[in-house]
Amino acid sequence: MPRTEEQLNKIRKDRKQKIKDTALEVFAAHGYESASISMIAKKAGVSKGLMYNYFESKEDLLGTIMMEGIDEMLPLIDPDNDGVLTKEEFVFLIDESFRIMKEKINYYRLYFSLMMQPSVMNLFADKLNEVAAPYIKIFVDYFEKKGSKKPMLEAIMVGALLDGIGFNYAFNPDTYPLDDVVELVKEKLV
Amino acid sequence: MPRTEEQLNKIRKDRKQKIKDTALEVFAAHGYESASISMIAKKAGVSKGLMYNYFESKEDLLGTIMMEGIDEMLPLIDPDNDGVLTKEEFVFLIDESFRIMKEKINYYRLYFSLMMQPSVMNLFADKLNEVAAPYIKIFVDYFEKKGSKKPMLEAIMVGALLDGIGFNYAFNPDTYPLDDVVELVKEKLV
Amino acid sequence: MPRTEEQLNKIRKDRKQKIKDTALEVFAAHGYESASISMIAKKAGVSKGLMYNYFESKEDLLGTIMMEGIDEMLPLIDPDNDGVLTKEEFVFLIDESFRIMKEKINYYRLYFSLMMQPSVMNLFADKLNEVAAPYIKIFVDYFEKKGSKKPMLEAIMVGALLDGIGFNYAFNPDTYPLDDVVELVKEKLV
Amino acid sequence: MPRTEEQLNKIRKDRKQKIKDTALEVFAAHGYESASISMIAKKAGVSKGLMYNYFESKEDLLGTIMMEGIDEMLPLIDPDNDGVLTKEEFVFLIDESFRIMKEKINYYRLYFSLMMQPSVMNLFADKLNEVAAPYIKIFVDYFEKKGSKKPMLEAIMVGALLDGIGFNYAFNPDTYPLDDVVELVKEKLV
DNA sequence: GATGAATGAGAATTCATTCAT
DNA sequence: CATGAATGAATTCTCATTCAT
Repeated sequence: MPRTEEQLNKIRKDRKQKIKDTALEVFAAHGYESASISMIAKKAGVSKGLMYNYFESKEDLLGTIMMEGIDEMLPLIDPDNDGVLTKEEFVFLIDESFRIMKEKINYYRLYFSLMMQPSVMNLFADKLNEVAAPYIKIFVDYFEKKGSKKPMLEAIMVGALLDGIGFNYAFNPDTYPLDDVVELVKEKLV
Repeated sequence: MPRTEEQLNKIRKDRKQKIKDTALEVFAAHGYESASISMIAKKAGVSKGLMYNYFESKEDLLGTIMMEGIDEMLPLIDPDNDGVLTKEEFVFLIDESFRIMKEKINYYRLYFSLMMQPSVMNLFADKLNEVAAPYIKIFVDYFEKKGSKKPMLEAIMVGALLDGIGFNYAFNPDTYPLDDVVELVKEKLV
Repeated sequence: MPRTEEQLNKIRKDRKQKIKDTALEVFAAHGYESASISMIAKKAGVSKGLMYNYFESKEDLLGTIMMEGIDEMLPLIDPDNDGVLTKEEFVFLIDESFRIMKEKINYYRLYFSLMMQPSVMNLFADKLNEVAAPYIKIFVDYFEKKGSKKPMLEAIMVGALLDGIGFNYAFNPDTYPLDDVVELVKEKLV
Repeated sequence: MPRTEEQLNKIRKDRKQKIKDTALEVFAAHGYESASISMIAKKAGVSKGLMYNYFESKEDLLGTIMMEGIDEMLPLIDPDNDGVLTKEEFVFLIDESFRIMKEKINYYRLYFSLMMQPSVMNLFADKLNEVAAPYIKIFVDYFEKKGSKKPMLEAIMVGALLDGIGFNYAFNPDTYPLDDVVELVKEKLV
């Protein structure tokens, strides 16, 4: 009995996901350039040729992974946020951010490893801004409410702090005292 | 008549420097893997072959650049530091760090772009630690003196903050308000 | 529809054999160092890249060819030999040796051309010894039985004689009177 | 005081000899293709450029070495030989041949390593024949005198034997029992 | 759809040779 | 004459991508 259309779709979907997951792993571990399609195909248990059935090119594979990674981070920002963040919400936002980071450490490694290459990052600039902008806005609002004189600058600084912690953690996830640092950050900021 | 030893030394020194400068630029702009020896040679105005007269391999070229970059950063740390940092010294250290960063922005781009690749970074881990360790020590001392309960954690957090600012600045040197952020950091920390 | 495992095996086997055959020819004609992968690929009618689908490196290609060549020579030695060689067996051994040499002239050319390079030959020393040792043993036994005072030395001398004939024949296969010389050798030795 | 013409000539001659000696050593040890001009220049203590002052090309250097090597072997053959070789003269010829071989082992290694490459050997074919021909003639004469039915074939066989001994010795000069083998050869032949 | 053999452009590297000094 | 910096063609090898089956 031939497979139904539905079954085929599920197979396709699962396999595509498997390829993306594997590619992310390999990209994160070796860097985008050093990772080869062969390596990914073998690790994902599919043929090289099949990769091109699902993705137009290595660059497309990278693009899809990065775009989806960004998309997954978007809902993190409170959609009901009315611009007036309470302390509790602020703390929650930070906690969530680092929870996601731990969970999606490979995404972060990939982003960090590519951010210095304008030729690559330009492709994702707009999308990344979609994630960063609301963050900045929330931080600005928060510091404004707290009566800060330079809320934008404070927001930028906090952004840098969170990036820095993420970078250090991504560089050395095994020994970095992420949770303790995050606690300290919250203490300082609220 | 052959050139004098002195002439040769000058030629060699100049050429080698020219190659290193160009390579750093290209590495920083495209990433180590994506940058090709051809690209660097062309930009430096020398033949591909000559590159190998001065450096054993692409990896050796990278290594030399990174090592020298680190060496240039070492003297930044006050060698007479007795472990008791005054506010003024602390501020000076931060100022110096960012002054160097602006001046050596390409080094930072290169470091940041390579840090997620363990296979590369392990080669420089020891040397990098030579730079980072005194920083951490100074920060710890400083926060201890200030009566902090968790001086180590605070030092780690400040390290992350500085890294984050550097990363953001390196990502977008043209529009990042580095000076203002640094001012704010100093305000907050002292 | 993908090819069956069987089809693939046949393709791989055939192609690999074609490459080995061509490479042996080219190595034997130009010498290992002077023969280029391009040259072999073109002559074999495949792309350069494909060479590396079948052999890890030029050295691996050489190694495979030499090892297989040696393996083909091993069965030549009478496996039932009980150490007591009759005249007839001795003559047969010599005949066989030169029959193989004529058939596998390119192998011999390759071996002779590489034997003066210790860096290469060391890789095959053990394997070559597997071929040479039984020969020597048989010769020693034979001369012992004949009542020779210095059977080992006679064996070494005969070995040199056979090598020399092979070398001269390989050097000039078109005009060397191999068969006549072999006849004379047999006459002298038995 | 400037050097006299004569002194200059001597310097030139000595240096040229030094280069040839070194090149022979390096060629014999690594093989012609694998030996580089740089390697030879450094080992000879001269600059790369100077090499081309004395030899037109790497091939010319090889050619000169091989030609001179052959020339040195020519006088070995008894110039007064009237075609009637006594046993004593025959034995002396063989002794001399192997004495030269021991002394000039590097020449032999070089010849043996190149003989399978027609593109190289054709350049020296005529010259080599000048050496080989009188040998063959002498051997033929000798065996004729001894009443052999096939003196030419015997001469060819003896030639092969001597070549084979040389080849084996050159392959492994440290452990090959050259002297004993030579003694045995003389015993058998006279 | 699925496979992996096959391609070819391009990368790093080597080295004989040239030439300004 | 002498030097070694400089060149460029050739070499080995890699890998994203294509395509016959």
